Amino acid sequence: MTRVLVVEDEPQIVRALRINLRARGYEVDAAPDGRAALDLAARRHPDVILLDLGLPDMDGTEVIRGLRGWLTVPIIVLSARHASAEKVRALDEGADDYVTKPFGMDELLARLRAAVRRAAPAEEAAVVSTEAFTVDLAAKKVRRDGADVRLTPTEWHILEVLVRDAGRLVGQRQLLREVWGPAYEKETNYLRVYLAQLRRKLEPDPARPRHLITEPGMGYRFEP
Amino acid sequence: MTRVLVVEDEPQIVRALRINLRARGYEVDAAPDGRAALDLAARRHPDVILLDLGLPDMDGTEVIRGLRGWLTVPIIVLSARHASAEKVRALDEGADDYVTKPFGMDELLARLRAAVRRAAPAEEAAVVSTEAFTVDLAAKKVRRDGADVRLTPTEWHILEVLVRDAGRLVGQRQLLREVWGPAYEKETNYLRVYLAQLRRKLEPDPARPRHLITEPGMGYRFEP
DNA sequence: ACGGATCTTGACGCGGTCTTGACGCCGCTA
DNA sequence: TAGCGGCGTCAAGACCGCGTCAAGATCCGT
Repeated sequence: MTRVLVVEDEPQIVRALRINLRARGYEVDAAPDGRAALDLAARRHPDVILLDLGLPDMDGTEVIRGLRGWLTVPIIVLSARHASAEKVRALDEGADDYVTKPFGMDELLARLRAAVRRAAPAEEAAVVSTEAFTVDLAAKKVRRDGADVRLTPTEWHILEVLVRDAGRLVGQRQLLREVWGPAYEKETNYLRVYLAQLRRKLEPDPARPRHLITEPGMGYRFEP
Repeated sequence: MTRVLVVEDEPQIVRALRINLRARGYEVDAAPDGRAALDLAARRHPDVILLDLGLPDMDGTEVIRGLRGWLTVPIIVLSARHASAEKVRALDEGADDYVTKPFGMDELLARLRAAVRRAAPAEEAAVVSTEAFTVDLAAKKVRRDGADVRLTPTEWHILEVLVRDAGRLVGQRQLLREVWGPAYEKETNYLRVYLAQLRRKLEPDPARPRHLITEPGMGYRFEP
């Protein structure tokens, strides 16, 4: 299911969007200000973000900057400002689209579909195998010795990030950002705990990992 | 250089777009109708397409359908129609964005930049090779004789700086600053220790280095 | 409201990494 | 030729990061 994060301070608009999006089968989170937006973006991992520029606590382009750099999901800006300078700034800051209020709901939904469609084709080659286990990115499943392995949401998310960049080193900072959000960049002990759990569940010999490898001082690497 | 295909039958608009795009360093092809558009799209491999919906020979959505399916480059639709049904149709047909005429040139250019940026995750394989070993900057990996070489964070950091400026001399001061920080600009003995370790791990004959070369009194140089 | 699963947090020991100092060699210069 | 500065080498101790474990906090569905 596609998850949408709505960042908007006017309750009426939030309500209208929530109803329309829910009716089309989207899952909806809502944030009334920039702080909550950054927080929810990290915790809920939306597939697309609808962002109002007129927030009470911070400037809209600031929010965009705060999201970009660690998030690549599409950002569609909603704004009452028609000034083209405003549009140019938002788009160059990293927004994917800019819709002026008042907007037509059907047009907004169409632009949202277009944005999601563009970002979607990551569902290729969704199966990565090793001698010990098999990861299916699309189905979100891991098989080992012919049986499904049960992973917690966080465990899965870490594994997903590592497998997506198979063979490449993923810095601990990057890993923490993508899984827990930018505020957790220093909590390296989280990684130690969860990598240990993943190894216990996936590696034939957890003490001597062959696929989930630690590069001391730098990060972790998934080796197919 | 980014190549733009402009599909538009009004010569004035074509001319305005061509001038503005050329001035920004884009390469411009122009097609006056749908047939020419499909032809040029195939022959010239544009990076982005600006498509007017009001073409003389075929309907705009037909052109989109004709392009999609074998082309994945961003399509930005230009149209005089403000009707939202029209926008929805174009976007669902595969267009990436929809701009209504008359449009502001700076806004159009911003949307074009956004479209190109999205489609551009072209990660160049940052791999540098020598006769003795291979350095993969992206994966943070070093291979030698078919086996991975284990480097410590500091070792890797030094090698990275040297390889990034392959063939060029890197002053010891610069090297110390980039790896240890400005406060360590005088600790040249660090370099001696670590360069020796790197040579021991990478050079066929560490006593007579062929790739990690010392320029006495000045700095170090990586020779591919 | 309850119970189980999941996430957070802290402490500890160990191994590897970094830092630091000493020594000898070489090339340059006086 | 003697002195000097820069470089390579080595080894030892300090230090840091990792794996591990377990207890508390929190979330979730029943």
